[in-house]
Amino acid sequence: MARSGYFHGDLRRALIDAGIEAARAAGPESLSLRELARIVEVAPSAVYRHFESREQLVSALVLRTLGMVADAMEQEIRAVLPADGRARNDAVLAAVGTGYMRFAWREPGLFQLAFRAHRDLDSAHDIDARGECGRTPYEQLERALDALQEVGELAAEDRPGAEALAWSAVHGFAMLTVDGPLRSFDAVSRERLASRVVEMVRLGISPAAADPR
Amino acid sequence: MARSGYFHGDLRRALIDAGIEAARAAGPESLSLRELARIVEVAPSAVYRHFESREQLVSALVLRTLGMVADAMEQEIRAVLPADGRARNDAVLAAVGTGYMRFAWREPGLFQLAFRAHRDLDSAHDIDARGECGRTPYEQLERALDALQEVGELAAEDRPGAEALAWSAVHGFAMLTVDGPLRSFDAVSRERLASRVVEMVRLGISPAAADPR
DNA sequence: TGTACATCAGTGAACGCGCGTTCACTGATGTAC
DNA sequence: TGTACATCAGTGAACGCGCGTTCACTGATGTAC
Repeated sequence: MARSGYFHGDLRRALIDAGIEAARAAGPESLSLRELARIVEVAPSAVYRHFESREQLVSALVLRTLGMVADAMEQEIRAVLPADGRARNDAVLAAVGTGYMRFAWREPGLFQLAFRAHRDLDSAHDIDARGECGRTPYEQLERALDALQEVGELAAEDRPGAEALAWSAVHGFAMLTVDGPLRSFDAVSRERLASRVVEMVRLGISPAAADPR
Repeated sequence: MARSGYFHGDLRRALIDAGIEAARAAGPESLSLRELARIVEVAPSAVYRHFESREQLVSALVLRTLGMVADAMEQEIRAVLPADGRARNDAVLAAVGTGYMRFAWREPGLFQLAFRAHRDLDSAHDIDARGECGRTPYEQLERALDALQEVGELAAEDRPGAEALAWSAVHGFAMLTVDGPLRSFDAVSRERLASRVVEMVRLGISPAAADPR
């Protein structure tokens, strides 16, 4: 932000900061190259010194946002008390899901930026989609399931697909409550249902263990 | 489509048909009032004889699409063999979810039209969002859960929230696989995982029954 | 220590585009007499 | 059966808008000598 007259200093970073702020306030639809240039008080054409196109700018924003999601999960995991082995692994998996959903509620605009219209971007496993914790959201989920498996709470045969099941339930509830048809839920019932969602995931990923008929 | 020179005949219906076709081909982002007018070969201003604004046109399209989703579910339910009581109720619930997901894969553009950006429209329970079967997608889900409850397979205390749980899992998997980060799944693994999703729902809506620890 | 120069981040004007919406109009239709 | 007239679905030109992108430019910076 320390602009010395003609030169900006760190325009790339400033544009990304402005983009995050804009998406936070009004969602990803509102992201226009010209508006961000206006916010940063720079000519629209200056943007092209740092990004090839509008699309590249948005990609950078998506990556940054995914990192923020990973960090939110990390923080939720840290809040899990270091209890004894088995219960702890369940709690960590729950924290991963809860962190995801709470991020969606706290930052609806950014959540939509991160996960809506991935069409252009193949970023789910992209190297730069990491937060300060050094991981992507998907890796957080993988690690939680790894831990469950190592302790023998998740059978090896149930592991393939477990990521997709867990992600689906949590993502669906987040989407429906953030700006979908279930958005009228208040915070309390949202939290209550969210814990049933993670419970459902826990049961669903190892069906044989839970339901031996 | 039977245009008699100056007058169109049924412009309102023609615009909706064109809108469905356009959303089917290119998703809801591509829906512009001018483009639909172009397709129907009518001046843009003529649209205002039938819709107050672009937004109203889109709302009409969303309602029609929700009806199509309900019909797709209905068809899936009809395909369930009339087996004996208990198993049948499970199969109907599964059919509701499967119908939803298969619609998403068959008509990705329409699926997104139906469920993305509900911000403006409060249509989840809207009276016109019914298909030829006379029901909304949400009502289909409610009926399946009603049936389960009547037979005693779903405890009354577990019922509140069951809709949200089921919808979340199925909606999340649909979203992630249609145009989200899991869109690279092929049709076979998609189907296989979809059946694990409905299984997860079945376990998740009555956790006490499934997991008596 | 001072000067010439290459570098390159930022400027500003212009491009063409498609959009939603408005308004005074036109011309088929069907009804009243 | 024919004519006058109200109705109202469609026209076409125009509005202002904001967008992404281009291009020749300008002017600070830092390095080489």
